[in-house]
Amino acid sequence: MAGDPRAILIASDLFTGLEPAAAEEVLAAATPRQVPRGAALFRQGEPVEALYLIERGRLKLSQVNADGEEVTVRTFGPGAIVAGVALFDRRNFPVTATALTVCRVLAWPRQRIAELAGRHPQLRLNVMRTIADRMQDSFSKIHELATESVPQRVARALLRLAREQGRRTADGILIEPPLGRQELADLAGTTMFTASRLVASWARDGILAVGRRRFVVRSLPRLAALAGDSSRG
Amino acid sequence: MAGDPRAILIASDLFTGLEPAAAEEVLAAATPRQVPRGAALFRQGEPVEALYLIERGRLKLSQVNADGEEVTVRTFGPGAIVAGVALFDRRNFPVTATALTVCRVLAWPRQRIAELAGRHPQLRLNVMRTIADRMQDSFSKIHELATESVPQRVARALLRLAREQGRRTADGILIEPPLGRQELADLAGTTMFTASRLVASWARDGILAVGRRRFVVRSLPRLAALAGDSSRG
DNA sequence: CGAGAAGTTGACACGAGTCAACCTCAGTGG
DNA sequence: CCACTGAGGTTGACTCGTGTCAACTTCTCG
Repeated sequence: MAGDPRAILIASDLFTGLEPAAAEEVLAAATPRQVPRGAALFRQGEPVEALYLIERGRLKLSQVNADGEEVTVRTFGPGAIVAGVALFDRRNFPVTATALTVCRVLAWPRQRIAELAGRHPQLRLNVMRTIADRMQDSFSKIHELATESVPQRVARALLRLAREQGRRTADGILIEPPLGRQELADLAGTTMFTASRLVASWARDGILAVGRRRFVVRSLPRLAALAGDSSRG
Repeated sequence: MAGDPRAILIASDLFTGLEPAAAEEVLAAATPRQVPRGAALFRQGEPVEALYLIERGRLKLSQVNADGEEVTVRTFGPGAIVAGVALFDRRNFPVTATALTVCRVLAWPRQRIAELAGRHPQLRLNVMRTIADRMQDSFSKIHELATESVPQRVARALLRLAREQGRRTADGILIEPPLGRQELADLAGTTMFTASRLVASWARDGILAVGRRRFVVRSLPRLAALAGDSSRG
């Protein structure tokens, strides 16, 4: 009866262009799964077993190397498709997916989604499109890391968070799932200390209001300027 | 009659698992194209028109931002599939492909390759697999940029070049297409000056022999050590 | 042989990481 | 209601890696 959550799902990229009946069929084939905060949906190196669609909550994809250094590749919110590779190749995850908040995801086993994709070309196309998007994201990230300064990257991370999951309040845009300095630092590829200094200085300038695991963007344009075309500082 | 070049092509990732007849059919559908050194096969922002397979020579994929800063994402040699996205979506290139040496590539127009992929599922699978590989490469690159020092990255770039396109000589492994300091720097995401200093010092240590647009790796293990687990320097 | 591309080297500045000491809240249990 | 505790955050001092710029050398090609 509660058609709402279902409607939200059907609006996801996974179902664009799919006929309602087909969308229903695909949706029916999924099994829901709950991921507690801090738990992993899957881990780097594990074989890809399923395709996931985020229903609620937020996930981060990160890579760790032998030394244990972690880099957050990016985060995803509701509607995002994760592990698109499931569709077309038996291989291992190159990244780990950790829940930043409690998450509810839909899962389609590899076989099942492959079979569905065979019958609904549009479904395959949709998954491929998201993979192409991820590819482009990766390139942007590479470019950012290689050419931008730490302040730019931190500003950009905040900007993205504000846009993707900000909630308008009287004060400005509140970044919704509480985010610590360390998490922000991971997103931007820097240290907690540097991130802390930066947000403190931006708070002094009135661009942000900050608190414990809390960020409110008071001036999106000024933050964007910091992320974008500033000539070094 | 000259079955040789064709055999090399058929050994490419694009044709693995494909029946000989199908491979021949696909191959026959391609139109060859010559790219002079320094010319672009395609440019960032242009719509994807075709799928390419490198027959001879070497290409680099790079991204430039509004400020004109260029970052080399990676390079590709013979047998590599480029623009795999062509198969499944009408979109624009996120990168520019420039010929590092004179290149000969095979091109399949978007429509044509899509139609072939429809009839030969294995072909589609092969393309998807290379895309997944690229994805993984991108993640590695992100990780490298975020966590490794410049010397590590330069060493790693040389290592990869030596492995992928080195020629054994009496002196050691010669990196084949002549490579300038600037090009090496672009690959590693640093400046020509720093790259120059690094290779000079490694030449002093006997790890490399260097010249103008010329690198010979004299000790692969020592170079690997520099790229890998050195504890800072 | 001239000119320009490619590469070298030194001096310098500065961004950003590291470490240590410290502060300050949000819970918790008495 | 208060004290305790620990996670989360701040700030200063210091160091070092790397980018920047300038001046110079050396090779290559026409």
